[in-house]
Order: sequence, then C-alpha cells, then structure tokens
Amino acid sequence: MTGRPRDPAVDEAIRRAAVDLTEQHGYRGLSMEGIAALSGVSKQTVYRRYRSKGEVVLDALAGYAFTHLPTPDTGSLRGDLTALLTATFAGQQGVNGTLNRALAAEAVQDQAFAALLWEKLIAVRRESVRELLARGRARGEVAHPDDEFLLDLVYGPMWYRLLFDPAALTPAYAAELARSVALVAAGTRP
Amino acid sequence: MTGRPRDPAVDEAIRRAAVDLTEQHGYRGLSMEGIAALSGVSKQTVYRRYRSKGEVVLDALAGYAFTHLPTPDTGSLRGDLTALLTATFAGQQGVNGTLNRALAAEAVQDQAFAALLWEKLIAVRRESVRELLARGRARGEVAHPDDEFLLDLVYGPMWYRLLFDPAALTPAYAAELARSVALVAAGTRP
Amino acid sequence: MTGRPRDPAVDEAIRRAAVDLTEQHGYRGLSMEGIAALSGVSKQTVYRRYRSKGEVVLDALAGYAFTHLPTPDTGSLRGDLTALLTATFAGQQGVNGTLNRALAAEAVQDQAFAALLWEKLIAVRRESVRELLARGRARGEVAHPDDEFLLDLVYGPMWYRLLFDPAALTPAYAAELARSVALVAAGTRP
Amino acid sequence: MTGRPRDPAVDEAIRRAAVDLTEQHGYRGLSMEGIAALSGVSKQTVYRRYRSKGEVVLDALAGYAFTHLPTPDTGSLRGDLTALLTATFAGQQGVNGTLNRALAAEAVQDQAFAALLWEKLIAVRRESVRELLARGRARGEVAHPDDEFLLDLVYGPMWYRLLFDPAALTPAYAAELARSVALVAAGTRP
DNA sequence: ATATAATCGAGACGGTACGTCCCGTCTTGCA
DNA sequence: TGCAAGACGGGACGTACCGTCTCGATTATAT
Repeated sequence: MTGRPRDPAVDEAIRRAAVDLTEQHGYRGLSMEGIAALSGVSKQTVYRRYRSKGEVVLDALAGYAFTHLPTPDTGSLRGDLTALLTATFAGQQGVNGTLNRALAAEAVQDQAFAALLWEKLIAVRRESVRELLARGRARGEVAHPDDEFLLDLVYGPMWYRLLFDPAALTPAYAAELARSVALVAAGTRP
Repeated sequence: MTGRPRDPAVDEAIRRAAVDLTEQHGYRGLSMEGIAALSGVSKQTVYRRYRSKGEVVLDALAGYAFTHLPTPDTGSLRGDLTALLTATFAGQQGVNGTLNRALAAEAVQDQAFAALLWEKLIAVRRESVRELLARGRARGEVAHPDDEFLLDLVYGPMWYRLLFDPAALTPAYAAELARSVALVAAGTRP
Repeated sequence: MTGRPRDPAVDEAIRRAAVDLTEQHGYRGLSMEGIAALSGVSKQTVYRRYRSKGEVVLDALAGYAFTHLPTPDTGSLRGDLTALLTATFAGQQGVNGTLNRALAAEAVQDQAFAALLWEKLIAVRRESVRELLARGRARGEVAHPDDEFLLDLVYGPMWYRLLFDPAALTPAYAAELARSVALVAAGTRP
Repeated sequence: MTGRPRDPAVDEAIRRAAVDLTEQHGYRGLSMEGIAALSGVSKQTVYRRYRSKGEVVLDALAGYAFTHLPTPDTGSLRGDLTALLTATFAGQQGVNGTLNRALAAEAVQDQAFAALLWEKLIAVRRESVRELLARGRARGEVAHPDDEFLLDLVYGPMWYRLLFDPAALTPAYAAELARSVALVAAGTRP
C-alpha cells in the first residue's frame, strides 16, 4: 500500500532544472520534456508531481523568496511602502522577474492556474501590504475604506511595468509609487 | 520588382479566423495551422504576413477599436478619466478581453513582441490619456510633473486585474481609479 | 535502460500501409505522412524506424519473397538459370515490380540508400545465382573465372528492362538470357 | 499572333542552372524553384519550356554528348564494341553519370517521361550499337537473330552498374562485356 | 504609328509533405 | 510504489516546392 517513498532529491532536481532552463532559454524554451531530460528524471516522474511546467515554476518560486519580505516599521505608511516596494522591485530583476512574468503568462490563459498563483504568490504579497495598511490605519494615516483597491494601486503599476518594461522598476519608482498610494490612502471616498 | 499584389480579402480572412477561433477555443486553442485552415488560406500565406499567432491577433485588435476611444471634455480631469476608463473597461469584456490578455501573455515571453504591442496598442491608449492630462494641466488641475508615472497609475491596475481577475473591471472601479489618479495628479512631487 | 518495447503490430501496419498506398497511388503518391495516416500511427513512430519511404518499402520487400527463391537442381546450369529467372521475372510483375523500380529510383539518387538496397536485396539475389554457378562449376560447365561479371550479365538486362520496359520480362526472355549466360560461362577468358 | 520571341539566352541559362545545381546538390536537391532562382528567371518562364525538372535535365543532356559517339570500324564486332563501350563508360563518370541516373529515376516513376527518355537518349545509343551489329552481320560474325536482345546484353550491365556502382565501369569491364556479347552474337538460337 | 500578342521579372496564392518538437499516456523491468 | 527508459497517438511547428495566377514592363510583328 505504501510502496517506495518519493525521493526528495528528485523534487529538488526538477525545480532546479526548470529554473536553469528558463534562465537560459526563456519560459518559451521550457518544456516538461526538457525538465525531465536536464534533471535526469523520467517524464513520468515529473508528471507525478506537477501537471504543467507552470506548476513546476510556481513551486520553485514559492519556495524561494517573497514569502519572507521585510515589513519594517518606519513610523509612516509612506516609509513602510517605500521600503517594501524597493525590496520587491529589486527582487524582480534577473531570473526572478522572468519567472514571475512566466507565471503571469500561464495564469492569463488558465483560470485554474490563475487561482493557484493568486493563492500561492499574489495573495501572500498582498497580505504583506495589508499589514502595512492596518498599521497606517491605526496611526490615522489611512482614511480610504477599501484596502483591496489600495492594494491594486500598489501592485498594478508593478505588474504593468513588469510586463512591458521591467527595467523601469527602480528605487525612485518605488518611492514615487509609495508617495502616491499614501496620498490616496489618506483621502476618503467621497 | 512589382509581382502580384497581396489580396486584401486574404488579410481580412486571416484576422477574422484568428478572432473567431480565439472566441471559440481560447487563445490556447489558437494556432497558425488553425488560422490557415479556417480562413481557407495556405500556411505560407499566413506566415508571409505574420510571424506568430500573436502578431495576427495584435493586428486584428489594432484595427478594431481603441484607436478611436472617446475623449469627451467633461470639464474636469476626474470626469474625463471616468468616462474614458469606463468605456475602456467595458471594451475589455468578452472576446476583446480574451485577446488583450493573450497579447499580454505573449509579450511577457517575448521582448520583441512586447515592443510591437507597446507601439501598436499600448502607446495609442497612453496617448489618449496624455491628452486628458494636457487638458487638465491647462485647467490647472495637474501639478504632478511626470505624465508617464500618472499613465502607469491609470493603466497599471487595469492590466493587473485584466491578468488575474477581469471581472473586477466595473464602472465603479473605473470611477474610483479616476478619482485616485486625479488626486495624485493634483499633488506636486515633494 | 529497457523502456517500453516496440510493438511488432506497428511494424507490420507501417509496412502494410506502404505497400497498399504504393499499389493504389504509385510510389510517387507514397509519403511518410500517408503511411502514418493509413497505418493509424504517428509520424514520429514511423520516423523512429525508418528515415525515408524508401527504407519502409525496402524493409517491406525484403521480408516478402526473393529471400527464399527456388534454386532447383535441374542438372544443368542453363536449366537452373531458366528456372530461377522465370520465377524472378514473374515476381517482378504487379506491385512487386512497382516497388522494385521505386527502390531503384531511390538508390539512383542516394548513395547510402543504394548500399542499403544492395545489402538487403540485391546481394541476396546474387547469392542465389552464385550457388547455381558453383554447382555448374562442379559439373564442369563453368570455365569463366569471374563470377561477379557473370552475375552482372544475369541481372543487368533484368534491371535495364525493369527500368524502361517491365513488360518485356517474359519467360521467353528468361530462357534466352539463361542460354546466353550459360554460353558465356562455358567459355574461358582469353 | 506572333508576339515577343523567346530569348535563347534564357534557354541556355535554365539548362546551365539545372546542371550546376545537380552537380552541387544532387538530383534530390534540384527543383524547378531552384532552377528559376539560380538562372535569374521567373518560374513561369521555366514552366513555359519544361513541365518538370526531368525534362530540363533531359534537354540539357540530349544537347551534350552521346549523340555523336564514335563507331569506328576496327574490323571485328568485338573490337567495335570494345571501342564504343570504353568511350561510353568513360562518358558516364562525373556529372554525366549523375544526370543519367537522375533521368532513370524519373523514368521509373513516370511512364510518359520514360517514353521521352527512350526516344531522346536510349534509342539513340541503341541505334549506334545496332549499326555495329549490322556491320558484324555482314562480316558473318553475327548468327543470333535477335538484335534487341543483344542490345539488352550490351546496355543491361551498364545500367545495372550505373545504378549501384558506377565506379565499376572500367575499360576492362568494357572489354570483357564486348567479348561476351560477341560470343553470344556468334551463336545461333537453338 | 499603333495595336496585338507573346515573353519576361516578380511574387502572391492554395496546397501537400517535410522532418522536428512537445504533449500526456502507456508499458517494461529494476529497486 | 517509485523510478529510468522509451514507445506511442496526436498536434502544431516553420519550411520547401509544387504548379497556377496576376501584375507591370518589354519587344516583336501586323496592321
């Protein structure tokens, strides 16, 4: 009934191969076939764990960073946001950016995967900011009643630029975005 | 030097087939092969015009709407933005939304295509809003010096939701977004 | 190291389809695509076994007849040759003739394939006649020292007519050819 | 009624291109498309003159050699045949051999082309040998009643080796073949 | 001199096959 | 049961030629 247990080294090899291949040939050039070949694993073994290359990448990325982003208390919402966004933007350069965009591509065409992505990655990031907003609200800096909208204002421009011009995600951009969000948060809904 | 001229009816048939197939089977189910088959055209003929299904869809979409979006003068930046965004969001439902998301997916994985998309579609939309901002600036409603940032604030949340949750793009969302952008525009960069 | 073994039924289906298609549409109308389609097999599976339609046909033909042609001992070289050539010529009518000519056409344009054809088919047939010659030599009927030349004399005219006028390969032609070869074999090289 | 006359330079360019391409890439690599491209002529212009690449090559070859092969009177059939075959075999090396084999490949799969080839090339060569036989018959060297069969005996082995092993067509081979044919020609049909 | 008519280059067009890649599933034998 | 190996049906890829077609520009003869 129990049989031979799954080899954890195999899990690691698969994720590793997926990341490496994406780095070298882009997400376009990534395939289940290629992952199996590079990791020295049979296709069956890959399919036993993941249903698509998207899931592999998502798993690889979820175990990486972003889960433990800094949410330092700088004393002001604007300061907190600036710190968080600067760190987040920095984390979107290089392979991480490529992988993130790849996941977006996948989500856009697959409702089920979108839900998975939201839960595993997007929601986690939103939660971080939600904490900042709560803290700001306690301080009296946040009058705007709709957290969800404010979160969109934070992450919308990031994804927009991540899609079309990742290099634009500079510390200066982070600062300006933080300032704007803080401004909107301070206002009330009319 | 001259040669037989390209048949415009063929152009039309190709774009038509691409849109129809996407509508029926999703962008996933769209293929150069399928486009050729449905339009009654040889593959070669499709490849003569477009290098990928993404380019077909982009061309089909670029010739559609959005190029002549309404930019009515309501007397205030907030009003103008509300009108434009409401119309834009409405245009993102149904096939148009699917096609737009497909283009995003494509751009995300292909830098060259991203540039093409920006030029043919994104830039055009940004231009519309830039006009609104100029008008607002003339009225004294815009103190923020960076148009580009304000444009990101307008379109960022739209793409964010377009990627992960298209249904959220309601008229109410448009109104709230317009209000926030107008608020930020009114402020100066410190 | 092992992997799933190849299905022998697939081998059979492929060869079968190749022969059937050639019979119906000629070798011109035969294609790897068509073979795959008719045999209900994927193209990949065909290509896994054969590199060209020529190889398929060759394999189909090699497994057929000719490998075990009759070499009855009639008591004389001339009689033996007559029997063998009559049977061989008879086997060259219908599909077999078409397939044989097709192989010739292929060999003519591809040195590597020519070598393969020689090894799998031509050499086998030559071996049959070589046995006849050896028998004749034992009987004192063969004085000519060069077996290879005599073999060319036997099969040369057959291929010549097979190429340009297959209908000429009658029993009478076989008898006359046998007589001539026996005559040359009896003489010595001066 | 008359219109613009065909440019003879174009004819020449087409044949030239066909021969060059076959020499470089083999008959396999020859195509109507390629001929047009290399000769700097439109496809239409090629098709106006020839229906297939086979016809181009045939025309190119027919205008070359073989039409005026030497038929010197050496005083004996065996001598005459040796001279003719030695010259013929020599002419089958290099490009000429390739082109000849190409024509055979074409003929084998196209009855109409086979007839054309026979008429334009094969029959001419047979006629040369027929003259030799007539001369021998006058001298009393030929008792065999069937010229056609003797011709097959002459050219059969040549084509056989041309197909499978062109290098075998040496002067020694020519001499041995001439000797054998002369021997058979001297005998009577029983 | 001016139709008339065929030739020529360029290149679009519907079509067929090519040979390759990857999909997701399966079968085998070993651990 | 996990796992490497690899066969399998399926579908799309992008390319090469096929033979036909439509252009505009020439070059002849026949009015």
